[in-house]
Amino acid sequence: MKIAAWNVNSLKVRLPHVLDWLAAQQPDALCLQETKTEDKGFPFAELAAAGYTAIHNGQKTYNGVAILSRQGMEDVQRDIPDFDDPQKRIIAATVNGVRLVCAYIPNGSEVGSEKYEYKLRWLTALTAWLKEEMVRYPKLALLGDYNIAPDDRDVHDPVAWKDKILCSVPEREAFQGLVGLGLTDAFRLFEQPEQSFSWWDYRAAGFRRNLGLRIDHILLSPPLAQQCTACTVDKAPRKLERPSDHAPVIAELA
DNA sequence: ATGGCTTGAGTGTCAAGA
Repeated sequence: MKIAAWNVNSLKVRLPHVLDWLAAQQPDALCLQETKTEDKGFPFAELAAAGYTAIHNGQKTYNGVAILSRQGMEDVQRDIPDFDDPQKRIIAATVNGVRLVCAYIPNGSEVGSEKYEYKLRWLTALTAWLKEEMVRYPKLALLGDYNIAPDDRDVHDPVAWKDKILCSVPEREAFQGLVGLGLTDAFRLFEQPEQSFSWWDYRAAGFRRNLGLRIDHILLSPPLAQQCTACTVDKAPRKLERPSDHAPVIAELA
């Protein structure tokens, strides 16, 4: 089973890239973040024509998450239960016995800001919820844009980014809180090239100079980590005209 | 240099991203 996560930064703009990528990679499931649309603007028909059913938790302008799957999806859940949040950042479903949790974790804007406090609160709620979900669904994958670079290896310039947003100690501790549930960063199960990233700033030729961060992740529960045979970042779509600033992350499960 | 691009909103120019 091949699963993937991609922050597309507007599905309306990126639909051609997504359709091309689905045809090229043939994932069983793809988790999208930042669809930036309501259901009425979501391309259900185009995706169905490509062989994918879709579920969506969207809103106007910001956020929005979706799961695309070749197989049927069961027990669809939107949002973190009992966490009051108007922002559409979570959708989950079971595919082929695997619980897929698609997450767009808040950016946080700036350390110490109101949005940063929201990010940390949101991560606390996510972690508490997933602790229960892992009991109900032993085969669980948390895929998406975490907006956290877990380690200095995941940062092109760790000195410049030290204690900055996406790299601060409380954010990294929250990431380790997810690891503490028994989840494993699939990417680090394997040898990887130095300076592997999943996001590059549009500005200042960030991609060409590989000034990036690894902030998009696939975390796997123990049975899935056992089954994982590969995890990669596919930089190809980032090289296209009018790309998303994020590249897809892919995990293969035996 | 708190810049640089890109998107959505909406028709001015700003919020938000990371």
